[in-house]
Amino acid sequence: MKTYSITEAAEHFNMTPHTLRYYDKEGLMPFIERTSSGRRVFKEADMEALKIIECLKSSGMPIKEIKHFIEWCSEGDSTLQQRYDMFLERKASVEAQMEELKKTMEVIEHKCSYYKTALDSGTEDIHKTKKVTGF
Amino acid sequence: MKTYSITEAAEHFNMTPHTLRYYDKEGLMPFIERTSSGRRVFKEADMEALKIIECLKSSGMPIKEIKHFIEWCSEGDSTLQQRYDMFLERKASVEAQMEELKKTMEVIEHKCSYYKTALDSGTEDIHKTKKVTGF
DNA sequence: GCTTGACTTAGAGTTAACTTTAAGTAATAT
DNA sequence: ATATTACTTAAAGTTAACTCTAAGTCAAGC
Repeated sequence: MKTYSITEAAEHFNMTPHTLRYYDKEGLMPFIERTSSGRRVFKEADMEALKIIECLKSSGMPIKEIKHFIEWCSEGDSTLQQRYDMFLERKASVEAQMEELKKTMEVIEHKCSYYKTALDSGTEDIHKTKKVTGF
Repeated sequence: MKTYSITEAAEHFNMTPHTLRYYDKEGLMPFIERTSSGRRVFKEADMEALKIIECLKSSGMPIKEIKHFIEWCSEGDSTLQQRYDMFLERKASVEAQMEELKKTMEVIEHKCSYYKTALDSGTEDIHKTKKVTGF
């Protein structure tokens, strides 16, 4: 079975070995095994767990809460409901973020055309004078 | 013309007066006028500027860069191109964030159905045994 | 006239998520 | 055998964006 060193794992997720050690220290990776000399060995299952950690992180979840999820995972079936609820919450949160970004995008696009018009006429004053063509 | 106290302005944007003073201190609001006793007076134009500041902030722009934009605004037409370019950049950044969120959403939705299935069968093992019905 | 509450300032403190440092061990390359 | 590189730990430092504290001013209500 393929395994990864900390550097390989870090490269795979576009982060530094430092960050992976930090995650481990914060309790996000209690499952990682070590070689006899103490080095971390990342297995496929660990890479899969890292993928979920990354996903939760990009959904805006703080590391301390991700840690709770990891703990639930090692507690087995008794925490299935919590874990399901957590992902439903994440889903709602990401949906809200998407909505927020849409609103932000509307304002930005408005400003893009505002500055396009200003640039074409050479001055921002075009938006104050509201020139009417044809007179 | 309607004006707002710092508390009214803060409420309007769902932040605290502290935060508005912090923005002012960081150079985001060089346009704010004061009463004879030194209190900030927020005019309609200031509220409009705050709306843009909020928009840039939700697009992920750090306060120091927003400050540059504010400086460009007071430099007049000579900075129109920079400001236009900046909003184009913001647009690209928000589009990228939306893409990222979409990918995150896919993983989350997958996990939602994973845990739904597990809950229905009472155990997470259902995903390991890959039970085939009909045999 | 005095209290209350909103405002002012400068500056210190907080929090999250790294990021760096220092000091050391282990495995690999020449 | 030695130099380089990858790894280990504990702990301090960094950064952004607030957030709070202390000490004080000012205007309105009773």
